[in-house]
Amino acid sequence: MGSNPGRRPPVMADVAKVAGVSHQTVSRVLNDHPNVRSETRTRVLRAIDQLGYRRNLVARALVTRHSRTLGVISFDSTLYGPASTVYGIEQAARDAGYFVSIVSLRTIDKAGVDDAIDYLAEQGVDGIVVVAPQRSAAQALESLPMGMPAVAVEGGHAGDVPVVSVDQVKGARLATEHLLDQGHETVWHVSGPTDWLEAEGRIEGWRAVLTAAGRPVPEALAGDWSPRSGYRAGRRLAAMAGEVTAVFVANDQMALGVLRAFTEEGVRVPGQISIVGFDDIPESEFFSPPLTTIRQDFGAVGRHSIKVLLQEIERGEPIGPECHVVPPRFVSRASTSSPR
Amino acid sequence: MGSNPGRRPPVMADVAKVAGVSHQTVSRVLNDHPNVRSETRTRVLRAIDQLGYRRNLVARALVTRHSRTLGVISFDSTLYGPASTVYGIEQAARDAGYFVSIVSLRTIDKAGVDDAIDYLAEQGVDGIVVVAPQRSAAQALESLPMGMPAVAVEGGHAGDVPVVSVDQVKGARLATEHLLDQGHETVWHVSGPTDWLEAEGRIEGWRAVLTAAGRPVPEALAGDWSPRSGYRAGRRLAAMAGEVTAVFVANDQMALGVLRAFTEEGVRVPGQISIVGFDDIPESEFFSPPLTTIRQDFGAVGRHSIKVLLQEIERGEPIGPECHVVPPRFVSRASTSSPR
DNA sequence: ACAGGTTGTGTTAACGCTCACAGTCTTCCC
DNA sequence: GGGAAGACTGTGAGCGTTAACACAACCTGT
Repeated sequence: MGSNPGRRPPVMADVAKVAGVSHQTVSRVLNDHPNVRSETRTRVLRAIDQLGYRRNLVARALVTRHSRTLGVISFDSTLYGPASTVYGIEQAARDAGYFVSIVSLRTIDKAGVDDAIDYLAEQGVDGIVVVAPQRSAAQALESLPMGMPAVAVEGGHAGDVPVVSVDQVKGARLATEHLLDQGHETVWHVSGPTDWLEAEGRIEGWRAVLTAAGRPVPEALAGDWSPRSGYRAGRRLAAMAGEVTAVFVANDQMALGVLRAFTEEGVRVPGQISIVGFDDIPESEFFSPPLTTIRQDFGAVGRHSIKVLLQEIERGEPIGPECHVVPPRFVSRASTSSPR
Repeated sequence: MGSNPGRRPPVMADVAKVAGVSHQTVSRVLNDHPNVRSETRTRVLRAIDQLGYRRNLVARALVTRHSRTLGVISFDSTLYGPASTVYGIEQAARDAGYFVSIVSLRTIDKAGVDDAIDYLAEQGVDGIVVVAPQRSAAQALESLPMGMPAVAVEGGHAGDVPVVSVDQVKGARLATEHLLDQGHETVWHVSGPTDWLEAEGRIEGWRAVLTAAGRPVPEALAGDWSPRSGYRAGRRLAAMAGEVTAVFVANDQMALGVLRAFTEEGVRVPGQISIVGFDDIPESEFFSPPLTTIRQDFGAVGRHSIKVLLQEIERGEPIGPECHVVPPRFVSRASTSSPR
């Protein structure tokens, strides 16, 4: 480790001088250019090592017009779903040699997303992944700077960016069908906030199955994804325990709240009421009872979104509003059974 | 929105030409330099608007030698703790006008952290936050490029970077003391993986309280933070139900597993065994029974780490191995009671 | 021996911005 | 009225890299 203390870090020219070559040759070595004599290469590498030289990717980005950085706009990455998705995105991006710059929005409105896009565009990202589970966020995609490759995750078909998401409708169908198959007359639903596209998809799938089967469609109870909101819904459902025998809850956290309310009210699960959740968070398996749920493969979503985005970047042209869907999976545990 | 389709994005010179000024004046407007006539400023702003100009922060970073980007190295940001910390970091950084570039490590070893540091250093980050909960990660801090401002979060005192963390020992003391106060003879412990500094701190606090009170110190059961490992430990504890009356579990996820095992084995909580967790994840309040636990304010840790890092960046000198500690808080719920 | 290629290297000019400095045009005071 | 001190603006250089081109040296095959 050379690097004289208190001095500016070495640049290519310094390496060149030490190695007795031109800076351009150093650049060639660094970029694996074929036409460099191997003896020269080792001399350059030795000089790099000796000086502790590190290339300046900022300067490189300025001239190549590629920063090898991807922007990610996300919302409340404390929730299991977004956090896992972002994690998958970061992993996939790094495997492809890209950096990831993250902006986490507190409130998700068009203005916030617009700002984030501006922010990232100034920074010179090569592409943007927007984790846009809310309608308002999805709309903001329309104001993307033109020519900026982008992909929406868990979003709707707004603007003309490709969308990668788990098939929410399918997942909700799986949950509802399972409960119907077990012999329940109908299925109640605790939904997510209605401005979330995922919540909407789950409502749609649930309603479609009930309708197709000619069953009554109860009014959905709206939650906000939090265990507390599930708890509130659970209290209301417990009060109707005679009437209600099966509930599809739009995520596992709310399902936990429902479970808690039922326990407090002495409603047995699955004896009196069966419950199916959504997400399959790591905790679900250890709820009491272990929760039957729909698994979303967030990692796959993240990886796939990067794949699509990189395609777009390489081709240099927007791909338009394709739709890539990752299938959900039914996970059977102990929170469901036949009624009565 | 001007921006002629298919052309290169406008640069300062383009704005300057339209506004009838020099590029330098445009720069001054953009940087709120005082000495610009207000009439000139509005003309420039109009030109910017007309062309859809966006400044190129990469070029700016090249000359200023500041990227206004902070690097964050984290490990498995799917876990609630790291995810929340990173979220807090990102929020605080953005409030201070900094971008955040994230690297999430799969495996946490010195080599991985070293690579990540290199990666970020090349990219020209102004400082690095290392969320280094494992001993091996903390060690890697010693190989930071010199002159690179850095701060460790939830890490140990390796290298000479400042450390910001929740006082794990204190938290464990609170948990253990609470159980002792309730009259339990001693307290068992389900620990995290022993190469995690946080796990170690919790063991230390737990052991210290027992020792000081002259109580027997049972052997700790090692877990890996996952609910499943808690479940396994819970089975073993349930088998000793006569002997065991109080358990301090090193995180809430494992506590859930313990709870599940106890439920399966017919061990009543808190009737037969009292449990205290750690973290206070959003779910804990809705466990059965609601979990008494120790709350960590991850947001505060994230914010504080950024504050320290920015100080270091501004001053231009490393601050040395200071230690900043965020206090944990005892949260009383229903999983503890007096023995018998 | 010489045209034509391939291989290895150096030279120069960008990339888009900020900094340092050098103006010009006011204003104001003695 | 003249000079100094401001206010405002322009000019040139340079940040550290890559791209484009130029050029030397060395092979080929005729």
